[in-house]
Amino acid sequence: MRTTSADLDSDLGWALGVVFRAYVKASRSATADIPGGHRGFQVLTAAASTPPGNQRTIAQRLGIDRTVMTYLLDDMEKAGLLERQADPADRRTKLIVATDHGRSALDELCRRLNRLESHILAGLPGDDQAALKALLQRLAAGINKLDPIASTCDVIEDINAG
Amino acid sequence: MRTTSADLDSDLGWALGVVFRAYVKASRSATADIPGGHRGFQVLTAAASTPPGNQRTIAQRLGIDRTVMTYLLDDMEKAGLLERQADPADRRTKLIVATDHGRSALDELCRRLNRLESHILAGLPGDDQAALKALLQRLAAGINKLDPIASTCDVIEDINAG
DNA sequence: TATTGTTATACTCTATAACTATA
DNA sequence: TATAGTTATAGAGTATAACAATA
Repeated sequence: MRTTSADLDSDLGWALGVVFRAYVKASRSATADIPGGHRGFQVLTAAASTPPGNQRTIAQRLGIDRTVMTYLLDDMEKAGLLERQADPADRRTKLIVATDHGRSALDELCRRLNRLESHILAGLPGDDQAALKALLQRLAAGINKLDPIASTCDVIEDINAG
Repeated sequence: MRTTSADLDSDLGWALGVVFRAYVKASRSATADIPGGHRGFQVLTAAASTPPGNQRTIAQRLGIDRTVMTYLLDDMEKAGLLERQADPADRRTKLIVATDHGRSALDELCRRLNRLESHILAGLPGDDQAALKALLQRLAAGINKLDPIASTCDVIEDINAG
């Protein structure tokens, strides 16, 4: 009577969870010297990119609640990693830009996390590692381009109706 | 002087996070009628497999703390989805087995989550969807085969030393 | 002595709501 | 009226430590 397989090994959610948790756990120590761990690293990466984004833009891209973003930026600003700058175009928003100290810290973090990526992916042969990264990044870019909240809610409606 | 790229789009952690969050968010409504959401589904899947596992085995495989597992199983047992059974081989452990009600609920959940997978992966062409799933599952199987905690700690030591 | 599972507690992370200031 | 950001509060989720039963 079973119409669908009930095997954990074939469940996308399980596989995603295992790999994601492995990444988060492994990155914990590599990012221990900045606030927010691996998310602090992502915020710092966004802060070092041009043109600078405001809090809402970065929070949305990284899947961080705007209230959480406030606290995280407070800690990172105190640590001298980035600054909130006034946006000449809109006085409500604050542009997030990395300091020189933040940029050099980012250099070191990038090196550590690149090594970490290699370890995480070490279970696959080299060609497959590149293929997996490319596929994940294309998929993530597609998901992130949509309005994150509205799109998934629509999907859910479809699924539970159909 | 930048030796490594600082682009979010090329960061594995970012891509993993975006896809994983999209999955969790979309599965929230699909698994709303069982305790624990998408993790409850995974526990139920494990409970329906043979031979049955004990709490520790399942918790380790699913990345759930053993104390959290106790509460989750309490709720799922109250909902009549599974049972704790005495293990004749070791009277300390309890085997987790799905009830008939749990198995039929699992059938319906599998159907919903299969549809949901299709939606999540819709940003990629069909061939790439299959390739991504296969790669993720191979990688997850490799990561999960190792002792989850010890292995990642060793990795971290290597990375921070090297 | 080590392990499985339970319980109580404390902690972290996240979300909700109310507020200010700008648009 | 709507939006960006802040703050305080409450809530969910998670981890820590102590315990009983068993190996």
